[in-house]
Amino acid sequence: MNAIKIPDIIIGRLPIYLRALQLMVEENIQTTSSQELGAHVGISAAQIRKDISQFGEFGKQGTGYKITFLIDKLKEILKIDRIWDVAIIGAGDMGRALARYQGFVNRGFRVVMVFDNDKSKIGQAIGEFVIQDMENMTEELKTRNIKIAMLTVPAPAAQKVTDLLVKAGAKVILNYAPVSLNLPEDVRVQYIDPATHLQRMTYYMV
Amino acid sequence: MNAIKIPDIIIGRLPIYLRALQLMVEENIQTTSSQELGAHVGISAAQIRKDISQFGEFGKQGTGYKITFLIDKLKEILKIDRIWDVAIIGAGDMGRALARYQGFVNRGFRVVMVFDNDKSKIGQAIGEFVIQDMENMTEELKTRNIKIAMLTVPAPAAQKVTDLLVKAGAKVILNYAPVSLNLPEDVRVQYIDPATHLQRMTYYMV
DNA sequence: TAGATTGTTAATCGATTAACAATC
DNA sequence: TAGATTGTTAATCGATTAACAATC
Repeated sequence: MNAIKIPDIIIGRLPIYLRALQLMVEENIQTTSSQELGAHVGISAAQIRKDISQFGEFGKQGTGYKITFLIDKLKEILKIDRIWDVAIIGAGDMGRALARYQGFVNRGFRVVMVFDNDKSKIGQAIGEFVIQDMENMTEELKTRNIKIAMLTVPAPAAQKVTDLLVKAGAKVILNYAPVSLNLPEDVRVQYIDPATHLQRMTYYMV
Repeated sequence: MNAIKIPDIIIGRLPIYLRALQLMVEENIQTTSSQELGAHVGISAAQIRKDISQFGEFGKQGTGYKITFLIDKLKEILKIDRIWDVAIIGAGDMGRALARYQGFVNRGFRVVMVFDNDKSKIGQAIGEFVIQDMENMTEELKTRNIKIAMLTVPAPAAQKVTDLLVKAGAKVILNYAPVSLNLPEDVRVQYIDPATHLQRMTYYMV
């Protein structure tokens, strides 16, 4: 369908544009320009125009972009013009925080299950969920056709659990464990590890 | 001191190398090669050698890198051969999870304070901390010379709180709020927003 | 010594920026 | 119409990879 392959670095900027545009809508702004959007997200106007134009001609010379229209297009491109079911694996502090996180609303995701292997946790409630036995994870994910997982298990367990997730058909993993994961080519991962993120900034400290 | 400027993209990979090397140490491995390390983190051997060689000649032809030595060097380069005090701003679910997170040990950071502006939370305990009044934040950060903050306040408050942090002398911010922050040039930020991270992966879903 | 692996150079590949015709 | 701003091309800039002499 897409004639040319879009670089991943461009895909990575689209959610940032989207977030800024949605903020503008909340402020009742109707229209914006690459210049203005760039100022909001700290990216050059030229780059924003180039990025967006990969997918079509969504703007108008002289007037810029109609925000609601651009939002719809970006959502469609990113395939978040729908709601994806997400499973949380690991009901520690981080898993619990994510289970109760309100920030997925209107952004394309909804948590539907929380798993843990700790017998003393299984059956407990977190927010609106009941912690389920990890023994049943593979089966449950398959049955409910869940493709997205947030991984909040301890680091030593992360690779093993990941292998199970892959077997269960997961294609997208948000990994909170501080380890690099080994994955087949068709499974994507993003790493969220506070220490690693901090470590890449301290270099610049005077 | 550094004659040439090192690209940020290289700095960003060093913590990943470091994490993998520390894992190797735990497995009692003494020595590694760019090839082997690359296999662990999913980066080409050539790139790893190039990255590391920006900072000195840390390897030996024929035998590779002595892991403990390389770890020490990387820590020194990243300025995490010390312990940085970190403040958590916002005692919601995410702030609480971070306050109790055990993953900072041995990685260069230690949480020392948690702030919130909710009167009903102030004075409460989270793990080993007592939630402090955000009114006192600027003063406390200055007094204790804290340069690093993890921002876990609601999105609408993030920019305002950030401005306060900057005034208080913060140079590094880990932002969990789903908004782009406006910052002076000498203050660094990394964004940790689960929805944004997921959104950049759904594009590849079939 | 022979094999392995670094550090580095040159070649390639990819991303960003500047500039401007087109046009709203 | 005049001013503004897009989409796109060409130029620049930067990052990655391939290859290999040096050497442990």
